[in-house]
Amino acid sequence: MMKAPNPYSAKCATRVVLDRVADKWAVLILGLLKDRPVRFNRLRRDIEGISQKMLSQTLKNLQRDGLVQRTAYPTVPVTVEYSLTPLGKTLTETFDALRRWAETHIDEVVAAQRRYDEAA
Amino acid sequence: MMKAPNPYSAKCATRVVLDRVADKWAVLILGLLKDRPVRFNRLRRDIEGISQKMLSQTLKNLQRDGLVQRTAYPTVPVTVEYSLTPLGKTLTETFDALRRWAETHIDEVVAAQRRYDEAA
DNA sequence: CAGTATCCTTTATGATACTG
DNA sequence: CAGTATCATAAAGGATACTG
Repeated sequence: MMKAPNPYSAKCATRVVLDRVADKWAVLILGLLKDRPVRFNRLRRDIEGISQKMLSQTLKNLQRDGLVQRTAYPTVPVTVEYSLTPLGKTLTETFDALRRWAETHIDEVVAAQRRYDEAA
Repeated sequence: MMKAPNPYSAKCATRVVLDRVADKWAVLILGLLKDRPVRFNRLRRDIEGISQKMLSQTLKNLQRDGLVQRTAYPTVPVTVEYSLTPLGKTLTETFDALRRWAETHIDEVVAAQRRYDEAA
């Protein structure tokens, strides 16, 4: 018998995943890794506003969750590439949908915010 | 000419949306509102671990973004129902996919975490 | 280049008490 | 029932300096 996981209960493992996955930096990083491996400082430059600390930390979490793979090449200085694991690739479609939603509905959201703020 | 929004730039409006949407409480709340309106304390009971403060605050943000509608009925004491707006409904499919991903891949993620932690 | 380590500030969140 | 207000604390995040 399989017990369906209930994301609304506190210690449900699904919610552990949601906690990580519902992370803006993670969404952005996985989006950049979608098509090709990317190096650390490249990610840093491409994601405006992310600090070195947050990038490093988020990458570590993504590795721990098995979504991202780190590969170091023994050049001098060292070259490090981050790429999606097969598991990570299964997420990209979902995240693309999320980014797509944001892009297509941003105007409506901003309009709603303006209405809300004016009403106050 | 339309300029495609770039979610990787800091003040891009799309990222404003992502910031809210990438919120675990919001994902859970919208999931519960998917099929029917739900009352405040019902949400509080159903989402294990959410505090009154966070529920109230997240609902307010969702209203501001135009995703959730609040309706008060003049009973004594007052009855308040939260429901999805049309805009909110357009998000449910994406969020369902997110929850579904979490449910189907939780085992792989937990296994990856265990490997990672053991290696350390 | 690809990070770590540290300090410090800001933000987020929880607990508790109170109200129409 | 459906909140708000306040206080306290924990967690997140930024800036800076340093390293293999």
